[in-house]
Amino acid sequence: MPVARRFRPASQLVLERFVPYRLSVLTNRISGALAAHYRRRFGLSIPEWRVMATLARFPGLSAAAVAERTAMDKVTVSRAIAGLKRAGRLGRATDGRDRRRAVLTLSPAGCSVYSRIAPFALERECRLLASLTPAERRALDRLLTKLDRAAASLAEF
Amino acid sequence: MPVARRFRPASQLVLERFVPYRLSVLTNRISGALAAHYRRRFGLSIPEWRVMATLARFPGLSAAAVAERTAMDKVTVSRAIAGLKRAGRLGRATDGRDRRRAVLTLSPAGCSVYSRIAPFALERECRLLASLTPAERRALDRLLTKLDRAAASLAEF
DNA sequence: CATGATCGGTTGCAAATGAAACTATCGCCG
DNA sequence: CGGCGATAGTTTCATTTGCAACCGATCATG
Repeated sequence: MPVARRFRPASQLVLERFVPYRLSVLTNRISGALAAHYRRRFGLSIPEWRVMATLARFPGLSAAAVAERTAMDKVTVSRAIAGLKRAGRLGRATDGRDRRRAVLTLSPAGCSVYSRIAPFALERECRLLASLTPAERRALDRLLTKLDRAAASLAEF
Repeated sequence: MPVARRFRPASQLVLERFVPYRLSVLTNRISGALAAHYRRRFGLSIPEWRVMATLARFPGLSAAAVAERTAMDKVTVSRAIAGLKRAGRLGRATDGRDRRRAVLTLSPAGCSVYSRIAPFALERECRLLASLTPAERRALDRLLTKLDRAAASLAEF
């Protein structure tokens, strides 16, 4: 009967098998390809695009809420909002109850841009995932969830 | 009998389920945690650390070869090398056959630093992977390989 | 063996980033 | 009330980044 054994570190570091490294390369490739398109076609940076996507789904969030939801720095979010505002792509109102807080929503122009980008982003994701079997896609989903949780506790210290 | 059907894009973009986004958040968390440690303990940036790991495994590579192997920009590699050189952590010689080319190796001091960091990095990776079952770890390995290939062809256009 | 294309590597510059300081508002407790 | 710590969001500044232009060395071709 096999003995349950704790998972052990590899004995030697081989960069091309090191998971954090592989994740980083993969992510840079994917994000880079998407970002190039957002920029070329709509003059959007990645943070701007993420803020748009978040507001499209949850209109009325505050900047801090967007930052928390997207795991971006609050400064990054602040600048993305400023950029979107400048381009007339979102509206900002002050919350009546708490006047520190901004209530953010996509403007009609913002919605229009978003509705043109979203299908493109989904199509790219689809193309990426099409290289996997359905079982692998389910596994990926599950792994991302578990790893994210593990990474969160890793980061704490 | 089920009909084989092509994988389709999701009908609506939901940021927290969008794979490129999830990968990005996960990677930033992990890399951030590692980078903080490298910097605190040894004053190493991530590119420097990667160059060291590459040279530890393949001594004598040129800067371009390191860049290719790590998928980093050649400018990034050049600066990482300059930093490591300044800190006395690597030696650079000119290739006799092709005098454009630099032959890079870790110095004794560089080896010493590396030998102290590598176990730490591996221990962190291990802690991350410990949250997965052995089958999940195998699946992760496989997925990273497949996705990386898919991403490469995605990036082309 | 001349010369134009190419490659290895560095530098300049403009944009992105993030930590820390700052402003304005809020909630709480005396 | 009054004032003090916490929170929302912006600004500042120093650092990092990456593209593009560049320099010297090499290669390929005639």
